[in-house]
Amino acid sequence: MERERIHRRLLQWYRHRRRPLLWRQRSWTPYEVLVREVMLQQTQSSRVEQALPAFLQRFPTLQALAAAPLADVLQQWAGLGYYARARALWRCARLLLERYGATIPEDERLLRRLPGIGPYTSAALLVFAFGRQDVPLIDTNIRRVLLRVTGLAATPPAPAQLRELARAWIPTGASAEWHEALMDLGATICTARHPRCSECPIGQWCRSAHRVPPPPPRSARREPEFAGLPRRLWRGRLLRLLVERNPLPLKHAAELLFGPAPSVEQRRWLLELVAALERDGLLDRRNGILCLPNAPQAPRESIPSAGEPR
DNA sequence: AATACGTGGAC
DNA sequence: TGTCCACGTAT
Repeated sequence: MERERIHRRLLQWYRHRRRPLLWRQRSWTPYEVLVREVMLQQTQSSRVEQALPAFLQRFPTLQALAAAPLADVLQQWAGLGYYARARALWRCARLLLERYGATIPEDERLLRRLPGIGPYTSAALLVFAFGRQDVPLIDTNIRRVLLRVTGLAATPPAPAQLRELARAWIPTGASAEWHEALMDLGATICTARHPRCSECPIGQWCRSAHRVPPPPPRSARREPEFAGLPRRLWRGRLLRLLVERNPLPLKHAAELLFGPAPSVEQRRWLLELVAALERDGLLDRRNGILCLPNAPQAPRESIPSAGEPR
């Protein structure tokens, strides 16, 4: 059958990559998979491959991560962006330590209630950490590849149907490798804009091969800016400063961001950024001094029990 | 339901 | 060289 040919060819292609991805080079504990997948949520795999070993060396176990002050976790996260992910991961580790004896539950409903774990990460844990064969993992790469191979790209099915389609495509006993191979293919060959169909290992069976994909729709909205830069860039700059020189007087932060004599407007903007970061739990402000939040003072976290509606 | 988040990379 | 873009989670 055609599908089985595709299975064989794609798995063969993935196994014989010139430089195997980091996660193919050894086996991983569930905790390590959790850290890896949270990192992969918004960060290209090449950068995760650089940052992950250092992070795991510093926090080798879930207990080590849970015991660390948040400030240390944020510092180890420096350069990866989306610092809220690091905080969610840290909260997740503490919850798992408190409620599940530092084990990661093998249950989608429980996983989904943990901070920072959504549909992608819960499925990734089940597939990569627990070897589940019946759980489809769908990220945008996998979605794009499957829809193209099946010729459904122009008329994508509803999420529930896509799930069933993805589940039906999992080759017997090779779920983890299959999903890794699909993501790798989507990232390197079956790309969104300019797919390299002539290099594709399964191009001969692909119903969309050598067809120009429709241009993705562009977002219409502009993000809020200050002095020509989007808010999130200022936010990232401030957090980066703080990670490098924690603690940091507000006055110094203003000078480092804006120069020796910050204007009223610039100081006002800084206060906005500080307030937003405080709300997100990524920064504390005490007596005009900014600092990274510390673990011991953090309020005890709680999560709703599994039976409650979301 | 629509939007914010952030960095490196594509073009 | 700058401009645009990715994409899972939380809200």
